[in-house]
Amino acid sequence: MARSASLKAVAAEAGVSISTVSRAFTRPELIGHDTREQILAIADRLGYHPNRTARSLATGRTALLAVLLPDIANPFFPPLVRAVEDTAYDRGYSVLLMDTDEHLDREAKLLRSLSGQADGVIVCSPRSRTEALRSAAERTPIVLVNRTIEGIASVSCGTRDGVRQLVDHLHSLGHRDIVYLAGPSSSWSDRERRDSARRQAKKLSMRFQVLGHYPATFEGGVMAADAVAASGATAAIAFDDVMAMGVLRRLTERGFAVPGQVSVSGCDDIFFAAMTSPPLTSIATPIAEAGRTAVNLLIDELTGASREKRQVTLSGNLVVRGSTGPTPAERG
Amino acid sequence: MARSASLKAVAAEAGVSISTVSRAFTRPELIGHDTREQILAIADRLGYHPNRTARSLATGRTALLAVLLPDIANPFFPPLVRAVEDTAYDRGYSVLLMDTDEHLDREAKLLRSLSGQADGVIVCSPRSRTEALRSAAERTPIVLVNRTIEGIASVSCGTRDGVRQLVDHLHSLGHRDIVYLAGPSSSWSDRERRDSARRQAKKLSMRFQVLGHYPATFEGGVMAADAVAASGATAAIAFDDVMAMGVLRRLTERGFAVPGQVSVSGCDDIFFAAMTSPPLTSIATPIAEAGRTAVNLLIDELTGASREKRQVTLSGNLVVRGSTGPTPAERG
DNA sequence: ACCGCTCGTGCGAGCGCTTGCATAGACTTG
DNA sequence: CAAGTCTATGCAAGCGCTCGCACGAGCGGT
Repeated sequence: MARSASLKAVAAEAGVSISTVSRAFTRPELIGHDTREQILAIADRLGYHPNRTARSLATGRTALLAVLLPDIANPFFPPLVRAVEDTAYDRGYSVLLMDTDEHLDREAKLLRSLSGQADGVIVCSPRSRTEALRSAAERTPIVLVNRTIEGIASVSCGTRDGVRQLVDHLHSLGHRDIVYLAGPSSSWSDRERRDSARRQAKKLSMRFQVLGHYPATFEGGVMAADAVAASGATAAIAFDDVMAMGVLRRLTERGFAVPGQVSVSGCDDIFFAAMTSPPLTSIATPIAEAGRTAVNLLIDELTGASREKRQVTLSGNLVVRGSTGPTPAERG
Repeated sequence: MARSASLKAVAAEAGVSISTVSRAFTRPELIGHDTREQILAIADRLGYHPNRTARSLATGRTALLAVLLPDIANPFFPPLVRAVEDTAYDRGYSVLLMDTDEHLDREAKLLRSLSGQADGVIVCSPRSRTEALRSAAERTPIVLVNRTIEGIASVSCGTRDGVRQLVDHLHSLGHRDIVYLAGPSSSWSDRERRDSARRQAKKLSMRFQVLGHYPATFEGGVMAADAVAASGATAAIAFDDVMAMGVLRRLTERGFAVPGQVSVSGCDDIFFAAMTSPPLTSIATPIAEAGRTAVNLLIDELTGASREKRQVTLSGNLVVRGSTGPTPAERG
């Protein structure tokens, strides 16, 4: 592959110095109008594109943002990445994707070696050690997603409100005995959801149990379903949608009517939540907005537009679909 | 953010020239054993990490692979990207994600500006113009996924075999009247699936109709479902799983038993296919393997390990689940 | 003792771009 | 009209690294 035209080539062709050509692109206001026009025309004719690498070396900025996440195949992430990519593109950055494959050591390594590679990092890592993140943050600007650490910028999708709405919703349907199906024990989100559900249930004098922890997978949900059936509760709140889908499946399989006998709900409102049968009641996490916010926070910090380490919390809302309904008693 | 230690710093500390330090990392065999040990120790102590940008500028290679795709949020892509990322990582490359947002112009622009930015590109772009790709391929090594163009390397997930298996499967269940629900008219995969289904149906003397085109979305499937119901066929093959899920939903909603009255099947075997009710019979596209292969093809070309432009076709297999079953007559 | 080797190391010229500083001309201004 | 302002351009020093080449030391063979 032949290297493409360089500044030098364009300069030679235009009969000006390379600085002038360089400025024609990066500081147009410093250049005479005619000169600029001519240079642009020639550059275009020669198919010139600035060499990003060289520019990076000279400026010390790569125009790259890294996104660090455990597994892009987890359905929660693609919408996030999508929003990040879009926003980054609009602001002149490209996105470096780093899948840690759930390996903490690989993550730590990436985080360390990343210093020169990207201007900043968006870290979605529910698991990794606080200390590792803190020390990485000293070398590279970081924005955390769905996790907060003192002194590091972050944007989180709070589900406190959404869960409260959900419990209210169940209560209004006549439910008085509900269970929460806990996800991974190390997850911050899980704790938040559990606590919020418990609090609201207590406030409404509902019977409330926690089952689990279960893995946040379809199989985890399948396992949890049996416990739900045994619990006698009339409604189950699963840690997330994928788990809820497992619950749905297993309950249906065992002959339980959903929502006729048991109401089921999830959290995150992933793409497929609307596609289950019955469609899943869930809590819509504003994940795309989180992505956008994360990028903006990061770039603002990078460009010095804002020095403060902001911690943003977005909140999700209940999305009622067919998997929650009146209790058997209520529909009597 | 302070710049991290440079070669120069390490060299000074070790009392050797920077070339020696450089070689200690990149050409260890050229360096005296003791010198090297000492250098590595010092580098480690100083927290030295080679500056990728500078290295790129000097070598002309970025160690970056770009992945160009229409929309990462499309559930077909994440497993692909995952595999690409993994394989690339193992071979020392990072992945640049470029979401074209289905905009052809943006895609063309990215493709053009990408020359210096990445060493090679993996293009998943069912839509973009052949000419645009061909001309991009002249400047940057490219591997196409699920698309073939003469003279450009590619890896495709053929569904010909899988579709044939599917039709056989339906035939063996007693179906004699089936429909194919066509996806986007410009899609190469659609044509392949349609043709393969038609051919095999004809061979088995089944009645065969094509309905559509429909958008390859859940809503598209919902629309298609009504046509399926009206068609009188006993089995429907949807262009892809997402569409099949729409069909499933709408049929169930209208009181059709699946697979009791109508069998439904999809294609791609996305993550969620196993989670519908009934779980969806589908054709497993070896998408992860495609990702791996694409990366290997690309890197081999980059490193000169292989000069030829290979066109690999992988083939998918039928995955039978609950959404297909005997015809009413058969089970009668 | 000399030659020619190999081996480990240093030198220095880039890679393509940005940017602070210098400069030349054109244009004010008292 | 000399002195002072601008404005548009050029010069050249990097940015941190790689790599071809040169070099000196140590070695065995003659």
